[in-house]
Amino acid sequence: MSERRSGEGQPDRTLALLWRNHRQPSADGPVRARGAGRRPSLNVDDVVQAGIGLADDHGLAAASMGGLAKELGVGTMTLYTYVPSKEELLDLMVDQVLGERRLPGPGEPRPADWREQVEIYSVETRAMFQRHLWLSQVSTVRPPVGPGMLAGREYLLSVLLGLGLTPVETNTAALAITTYVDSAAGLEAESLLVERTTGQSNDAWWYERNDLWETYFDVDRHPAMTTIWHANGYKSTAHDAYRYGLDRLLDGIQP
Amino acid sequence: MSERRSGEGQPDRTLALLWRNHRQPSADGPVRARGAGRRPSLNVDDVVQAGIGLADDHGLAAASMGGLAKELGVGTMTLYTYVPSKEELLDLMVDQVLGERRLPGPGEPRPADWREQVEIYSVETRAMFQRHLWLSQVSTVRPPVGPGMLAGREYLLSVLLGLGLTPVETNTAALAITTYVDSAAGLEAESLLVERTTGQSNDAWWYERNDLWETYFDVDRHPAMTTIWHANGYKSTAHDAYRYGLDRLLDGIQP
DNA sequence: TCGAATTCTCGTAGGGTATACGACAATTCA
DNA sequence: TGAATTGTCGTATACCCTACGAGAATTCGA
Repeated sequence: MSERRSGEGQPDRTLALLWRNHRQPSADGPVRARGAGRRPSLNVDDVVQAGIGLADDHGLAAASMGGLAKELGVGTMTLYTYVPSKEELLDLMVDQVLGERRLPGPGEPRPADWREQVEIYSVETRAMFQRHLWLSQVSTVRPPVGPGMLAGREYLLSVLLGLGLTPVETNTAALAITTYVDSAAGLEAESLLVERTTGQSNDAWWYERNDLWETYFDVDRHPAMTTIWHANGYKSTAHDAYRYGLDRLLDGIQP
Repeated sequence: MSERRSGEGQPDRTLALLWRNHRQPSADGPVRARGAGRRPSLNVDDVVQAGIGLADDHGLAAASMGGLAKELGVGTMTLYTYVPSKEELLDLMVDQVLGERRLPGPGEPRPADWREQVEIYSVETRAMFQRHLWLSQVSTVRPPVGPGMLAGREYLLSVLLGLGLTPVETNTAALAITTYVDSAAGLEAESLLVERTTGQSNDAWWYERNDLWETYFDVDRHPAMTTIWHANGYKSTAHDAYRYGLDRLLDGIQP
């Protein structure tokens, strides 16, 4: 009885949109064959940029088709001439910001040390999440296969190819690093996002739950937590844990 | 001009609900003082279990207040006498399934090797995500502070306390491990969920996007990906990367 | 035995979401 | 000067959460 939905209707159209600014010169037809018909008042980039702007400023929910149309001064349904669906629009927004990361391309200068090269990936990815907190709310299991996503994969693989691992090991290591970095950066962004949208800091949130320790917490059932608490062990932050884990991971990768 | 919303209205009521089956004997009033008034036709556990069941079988969207009410044979608004809001209900559902993990408590037998003890956490957490794929759609940055969540933290800290690290290091290591394991298990579940709800396997999804390689992919811009591809390096899976990363992390923690 | 107090039930209404359909407007070309 | 083409967008449908308030059921005190 499960719903049978097609997910994305037209992969070819979505690909064409994702790569709209990277047309291969080999394409036989001219870039744009304007003929008869009413002139469009917008273009795809307008819609994508407006979506990113609204999501940045007022949250992903504000980037609804209706809100977007109001922002652009057109009717809601007008957007559907530029973008097949909300889902595809989100793909375009995500690939756009993935492509904003300043990662050295093939032939461009980069640090000699491979760990510093990984650090570039880490810093740029985290900065991207900080600029666009809504990214943390978007699933990455079927990412947009556009120029932005491919540039990220290409860069990390190019870094690890210099280590002399086998091809399979290289790919495995790249997967492990992206998973770790992207997940941690996403969690950090999500935390900030929650603080912003609820108007309540995480500290205030915990303070509100003081009753937990006074009324419900059972020391006998939680001896380890109690020990860490009394030894002042809770000083470490999520960011400490991130650095620690990434360093361990890179230690293990280094041949 | 950002919305000022309180997030959760009554932390004390939410705590009481989360710990409803773990009342401390020190509470002065009797456990339940039934007096005047109409008798309830349900209880909180009924609602929570129905929510989990619907989300398991038909996805998190099916666990709407309306759908839940239909399932239980009551009016939608009736649910609000048991649960303050949808948000709190989700907290209750999450803490319930967190508590389903079979993690040895204080004093209960466990393997001698600490890495095997971490393995228990990994296996149980991954199994939990597999049973309840919708967990991957729920944010964990402000988790339910109930018995289920606390049991998980307690277990992992108790494992690492035996290693002789400093308290801060112990907490940092525990954070790194939970972040890594929970994120990876969540991604895996999300992948399955997408396959189920779209009715399309990930392989089929990639096959649909064959045009990427034929039409848009530029070998000169992606030499590393091309190299890995020709060397057959893409055989490694997300699960390989997970094991690899976790092992490296544990290597680094071991004193 | 009969209000009063208490607690549970739930219909309605309001404000949000995405998008299928179809009528209409604008533009170019034969 | 039609015909063909393409862009615009109002309306309608089917969901979502939950504030409000009227009514039903139950117990207790007098």
